[in-house]
Amino acid sequence: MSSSSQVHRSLKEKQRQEREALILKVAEDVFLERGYHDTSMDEIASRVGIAKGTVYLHFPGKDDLVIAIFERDMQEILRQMDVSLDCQSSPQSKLEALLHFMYAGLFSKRTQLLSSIYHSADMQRLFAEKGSCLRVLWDRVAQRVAQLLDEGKERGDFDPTLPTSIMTSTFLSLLSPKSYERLLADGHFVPDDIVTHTGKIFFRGIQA
Amino acid sequence: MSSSSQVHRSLKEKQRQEREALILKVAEDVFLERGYHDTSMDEIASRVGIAKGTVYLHFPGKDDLVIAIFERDMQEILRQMDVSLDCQSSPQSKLEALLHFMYAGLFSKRTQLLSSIYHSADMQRLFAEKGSCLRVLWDRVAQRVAQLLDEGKERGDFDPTLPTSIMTSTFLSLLSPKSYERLLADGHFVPDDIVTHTGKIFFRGIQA
Amino acid sequence: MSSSSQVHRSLKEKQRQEREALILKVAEDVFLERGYHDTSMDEIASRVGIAKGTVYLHFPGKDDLVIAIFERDMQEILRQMDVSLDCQSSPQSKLEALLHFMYAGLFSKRTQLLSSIYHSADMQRLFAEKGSCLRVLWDRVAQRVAQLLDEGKERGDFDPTLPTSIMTSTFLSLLSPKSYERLLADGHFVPDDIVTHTGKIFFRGIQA
Amino acid sequence: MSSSSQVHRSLKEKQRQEREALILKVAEDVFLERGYHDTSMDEIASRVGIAKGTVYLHFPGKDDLVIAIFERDMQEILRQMDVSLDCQSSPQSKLEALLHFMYAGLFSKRTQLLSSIYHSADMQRLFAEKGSCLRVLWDRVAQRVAQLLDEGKERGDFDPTLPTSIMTSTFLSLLSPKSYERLLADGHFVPDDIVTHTGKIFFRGIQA
DNA sequence: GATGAATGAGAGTTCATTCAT
DNA sequence: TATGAATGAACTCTCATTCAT
Repeated sequence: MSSSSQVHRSLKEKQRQEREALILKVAEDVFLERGYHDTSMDEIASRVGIAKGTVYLHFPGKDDLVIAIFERDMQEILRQMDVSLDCQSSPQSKLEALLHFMYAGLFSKRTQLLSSIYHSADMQRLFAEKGSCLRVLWDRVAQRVAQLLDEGKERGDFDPTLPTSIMTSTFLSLLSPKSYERLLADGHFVPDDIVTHTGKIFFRGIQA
Repeated sequence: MSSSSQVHRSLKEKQRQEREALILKVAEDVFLERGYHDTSMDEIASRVGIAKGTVYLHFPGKDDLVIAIFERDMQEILRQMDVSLDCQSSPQSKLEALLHFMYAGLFSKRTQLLSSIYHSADMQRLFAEKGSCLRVLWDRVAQRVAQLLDEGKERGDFDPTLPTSIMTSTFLSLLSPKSYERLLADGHFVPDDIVTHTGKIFFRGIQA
Repeated sequence: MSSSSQVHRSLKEKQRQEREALILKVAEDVFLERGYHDTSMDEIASRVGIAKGTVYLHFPGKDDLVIAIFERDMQEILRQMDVSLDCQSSPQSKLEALLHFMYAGLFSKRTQLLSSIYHSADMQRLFAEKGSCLRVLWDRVAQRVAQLLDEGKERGDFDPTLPTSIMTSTFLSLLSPKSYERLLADGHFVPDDIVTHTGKIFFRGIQA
Repeated sequence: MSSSSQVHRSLKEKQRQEREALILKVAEDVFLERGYHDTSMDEIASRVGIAKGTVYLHFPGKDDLVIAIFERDMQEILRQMDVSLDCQSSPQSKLEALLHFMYAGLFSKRTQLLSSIYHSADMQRLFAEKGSCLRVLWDRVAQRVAQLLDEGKERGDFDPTLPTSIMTSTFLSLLSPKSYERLLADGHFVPDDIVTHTGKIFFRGIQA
């Protein structure tokens, strides 16, 4: 009986997490389509197929939804960076892999939201108040990029006269989602082409 | 009397335009501080020192304020590009001048707003509905950059194997306001340094 | 087996009533602390240590909780009046005993809730709809007080020219919980003092 | 022109104050009928004949409406006390006048609201947060009553062995609106009778 | 019987926009 | 022309109540 109840518990818990993930996914979509302010909790709930109040059982407010999305995505990026670190040998190939993951891979849609959140002025205030951990996550991402760049410098791959912080920052803003979208819309390129070319510019730009 | 009335007219008209410019300037400031949605028409009006209704005599809605700001800034950029075209000789130095104008010069604050507007999802819808002319302006900017890049290619300065559209898009997203701000906040750099280094990466990246 | 099941039944029933009493007691506390509207069913349930739904197995709604509390307290008052009737000899000493019971005794906290419920406008509607029996109980209390006053009149203790109904009503509103609390907070008096003095004013006021 | 504009101003201001008073009056009515929590801002607004938003131009929130009502009524009571002080000679007749004003006069309906507000547990918290000035006003009322009672004591009218604070508190809770209503509903008395009789009990109770 | 996740009506509040003055 | 009081749609969030497990 104890075992059965435990199974039951974990089933409930699993369903709960699945739903929570579903809410996040839907919220992400709607935020991307309509923007944060033009998205109502009603819209999110009805798209998920649940009642408005149910969303509040998972997230205490609209703010927290964005923050949760941001956090989840950052974690995913960090995870992916670990994967890249293992699969690739040189710092450059690791960074290239990251670039593809974020802009050409399955993550590209999320990158858009991340970027639009990260750039809008109103979200900044929100993060200042509630998203203390996000800063940490973001810094961790930036740090890993910086580490890779430093490694590359030491190996003599990258130009040691360029400040690492500026290289990092340039890397992280290499592709703005909008320009990217525009290029895709033109129809001359597939995602991988764009990322490859952009990466080429960057790595030639920083090479020793 | 006809002359007097005409003078009167033109005086009124001048005052009107001055006020319109003032509203735009103030709106720009507040949008940057608070973000679009967290800025109320009341706040803008009271900062300008006029009544809320008066703002509506100049701009039909809050949306149109953003669009007008965007448009004004784009015109300014286009004007500045013409200046650069005249003052500088090589395509690269022209593009460098543009980079400095937008990120290190007086225009850098506006660039921030432009960028945050351009990236946020809710503004996209707005532009789709109302800002048909903005697309044209933006395309004109992109075209001039592309022209300069093509010129550079023809002169043998830039790598002809890189697609111009990708070079253009990379150029236009070189500096995201947030990374830029972050770098400045660190205190290791002055604006000019950042832009110079970033430009260096870009131009080495695209050189023949 | 019939006997065993009966025992089982009555045990269950006893537990049920104990829990019902516990719910009432907790609800009373919370209503006093937070007020009716600022108290959620969740709070009550979690303070009792049961699930929200379980409260609804005992009381059909939040309203009914208040009514049940009111009813229970009225019954308690009626019971106490019977006790007073037996223990004391003169009508005055009986009324004095009642006064102490309600304001200085263990019942004083309940008197507060009773009073705040009785006076608030929203509870009136509730009573009008659901609490038909409460009127009866309240009237019975008032009647007994009136009886004691009439007895006193007949004995020549109380002024026969004062209408009994007005004496009754004055007696019942002698101490409002707030004034009472205020006096206690001042620190000059203990509950018994306050009640004694107030009683003195009343009984001198009505004496023949 | 200055004069005309001034007149215009004062007209506007007068209209504004009239409307504000109307809102207060209507809110008072509705709060009395439905209670604070069961009254919606919509209901108040629509009864006044204005839009919901307009109410917020006069009062920053629902809370503030109650507080404003309370404050207004307290001021009115204080004003009336001054009138009584002038018109009547003895402390007792002054207190009697006050009693009639609050329970038998035009103010009796307001006394009900005042009382129901004053006694409900949720309003207490509200006052603790926002209504700091109300405490002051209430204390001033209590003080004046206490003064009159002290005067009476000095003149040898009232019993000097009774603590003034208890006499004050008894005076202020002499008539609870509910008992009062009940007595009226019975149909045996007119308001003046009730107040007269109740006063009689009180003053005989405290006489020297 | 007991649970607590799900519901959804309804609350207070904001603010872009209008229009009588 | 300039004003700012008035509007009311739309928002986020709460919580009494229900019901499948």
